[in-house]
Amino acid sequence: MLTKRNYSPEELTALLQEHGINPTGQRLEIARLLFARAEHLSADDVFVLVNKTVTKVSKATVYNTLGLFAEHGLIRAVIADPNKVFYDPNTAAHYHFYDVASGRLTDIDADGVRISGLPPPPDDARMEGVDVIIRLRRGDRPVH
Amino acid sequence: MLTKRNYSPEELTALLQEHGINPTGQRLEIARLLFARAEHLSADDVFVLVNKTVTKVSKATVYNTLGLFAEHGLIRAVIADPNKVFYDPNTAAHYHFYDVASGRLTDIDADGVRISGLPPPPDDARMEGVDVIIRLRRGDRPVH
DNA sequence: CTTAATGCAAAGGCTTTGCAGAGAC
DNA sequence: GTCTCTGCAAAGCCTTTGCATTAAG
Repeated sequence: MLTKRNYSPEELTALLQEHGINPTGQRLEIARLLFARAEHLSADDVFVLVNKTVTKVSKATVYNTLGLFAEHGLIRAVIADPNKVFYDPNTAAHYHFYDVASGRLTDIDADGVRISGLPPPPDDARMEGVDVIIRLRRGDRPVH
Repeated sequence: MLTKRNYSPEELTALLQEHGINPTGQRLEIARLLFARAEHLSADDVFVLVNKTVTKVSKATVYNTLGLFAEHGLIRAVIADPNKVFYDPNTAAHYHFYDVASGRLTDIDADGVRISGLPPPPDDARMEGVDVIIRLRRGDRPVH
C-alpha cells in the first residue's frame, strides 16, 4: 500500500533532512515526484518524469540521487527485473507481485502475511531486509 | 540444499530430453557442470568454468543455453543482484540469503519455513514462483 | 574561497542479436 | 538438403565514472 502524498516544499525539505540528505533543488524535485506518484519507478522513468517539469535534471544526477535516497532509507530499491532496478517510495514492510510479461510491480500489504521458520542470519551478518517477490504469468497455459 | 550430483552422460542426456531440450554436446557439458557444482553461478562463471574443460563454448551459447534451461525448468534464474542473474540448479522450493557486500547467495531450505496470508494472484494470472531473498550485511554498524 | 552538487559525455558490465559457418539427420 | 546449433563480433541497455562547471555558504 503506497502512501501517495503531496508534500509541501517545507515538508519535503524536512523529510530529506531527517534522512541526512542535503535538500537541493533537484533532490527535492525527484523526491516530490516519487512520493506524489507512489509507484514503482525505474531510474529512467524518473528521468523522463522529472524532465517534464520545470526543473531539468541530468541522467547522472537522477541515478546518483536515487542511489543516495535508497542508501539513506528514504526509498527502497526493488530487484525484481533483471534489466533494471525499481525504486519504491514505500519503505514500510510489504511484498510484491511481479508480472513477468509486463514488468509491472504491484504491492502486497504485509498485514496478514506471516513468514515463520526462517533461519537466523549466519555469523556476524545482520538482516537488512526480506524481499518477497511473487512472479506472475498471465494466461492459462502452463509454462510447458 | 543443493543436490550435488555427478550425472552419467546417459542420465544427463535423459534429463535434458525429459525437459524437452535437445541434448547437444555444449548443453550436456553446461548441464553437467551446473549439477556437479550445485552452486549459484552467473553466466560468466559458467562461461569460465566450461572453458576450462575440453569442450569449448562461446559466450553467446552459454547465455542462450542458460536461458533455455531456465525456460524449460531445468534450472532456475535467481534475481538478487542488480548486476547479474544467478542460475540455480536446484529447482525445489527454497529461499536465499544474499550477502550484499560479497554478492554471494546461500540457500535456505524451504522445510520449516511457512509463509501464510499471501493474497491470491489477481485475475487471470498464475503464480509462477515465490522468491524470498533475505539481504544480509556484514559488520556491526547499522546502516545509518 | 572552499566544499558539495550537477551535467555531459565517455566508459563499463552484462546480455542479446545478426548472421555466417558447422553439425545433425 | 534441411533444420538446428554454435561462434564471433557488434550492438543494446542500464548504470557508473571522470572531470569540468556551477551553486552554496
